[in-house]
Amino acid sequence: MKNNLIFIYEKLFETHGPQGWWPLLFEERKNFTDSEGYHKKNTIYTQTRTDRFEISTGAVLTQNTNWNNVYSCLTDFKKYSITTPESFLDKDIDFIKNIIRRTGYYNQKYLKLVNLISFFQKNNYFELPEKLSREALLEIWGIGEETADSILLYAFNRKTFVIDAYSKRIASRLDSTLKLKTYKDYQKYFTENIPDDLEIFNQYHALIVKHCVEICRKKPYCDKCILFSYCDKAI
DNA sequence: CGCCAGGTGGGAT
DNA sequence: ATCCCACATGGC
Repeated sequence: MKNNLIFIYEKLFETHGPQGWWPLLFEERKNFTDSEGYHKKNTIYTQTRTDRFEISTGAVLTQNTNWNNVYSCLTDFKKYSITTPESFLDKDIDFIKNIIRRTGYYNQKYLKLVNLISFFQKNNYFELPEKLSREALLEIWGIGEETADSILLYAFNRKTFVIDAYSKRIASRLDSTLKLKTYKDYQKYFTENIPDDLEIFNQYHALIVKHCVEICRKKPYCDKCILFSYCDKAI
C-alpha cells in the first residue's frame, strides 16, 4: 500500500478541522457547536429519535445531489414539524413532494423516504437502534450501500466506513496503482488501514467530502492541495 | 448554454 | 459480474 491513510487523515484534519456531521438542525444539538459552527471535538453522542429521523432522511435526499438543496429541504421539514415517522406519513403526498422537489429525483425520493420511514416505524429502530442491521437496510428499495452505511455511521454510531464517489476519486488519485473496483473493495481498503475508532470513521468520510468539494474536484485545484506532494495525479 | 451534485435500481449484455 | 440508463432540480 502506497497511501498512508492515517497520515492523509491527519493532513485533512489539520487543514479542514472537525466536520461535525451531520449538521443537525434541532435545538438540542446547538450546544454541540462552537463559535465557528463546528461541532466540538467529540462528535460522538447518543442520537435522539428526531436526530435519527433527520440524518436518515438527509442521507436519502442527498443521493447524487448538492448538499445545499438538501439542507434547505431539512430546514423546511423542521419548519413544518416533519421530524418523526408519524408526522411525515400524515402529510399529503404533494406537500412533501413540493418540499423535496428541489433535491431532484423527487418522485423516486418520495418513495424511498416512505419505504425507509415505514421500515423504521414498523420495527421501532429509532427507539431500539441496536436491532438495526445493514442487511435489513439494504433490503429496502431505494437504500443502497452508501446510504445504508451513512445511516449506520451517522445516525446509529456504527463503525461502518462510508464510500462515495469522492472516496474513490481521492484514493485512486493519490495512488494510481490501486486496482480497487467495487464499493466493498474500497470499504475494505479504508477500514483495514485506519484505526478501529468511531470518531475517525465519522470524521474521515466527512473530511474526504469537504476536501473533494473544495479542492480535489473533478477539475482539481492541485496548486491549493496540501496532499500535492503525496499524490500521483497532481498536476 | 453545459456540467455537476455526499446514488440507486432495473434491464441488457 | 459489469455496463448503461432513467431519474430531475438547482448552482455556477
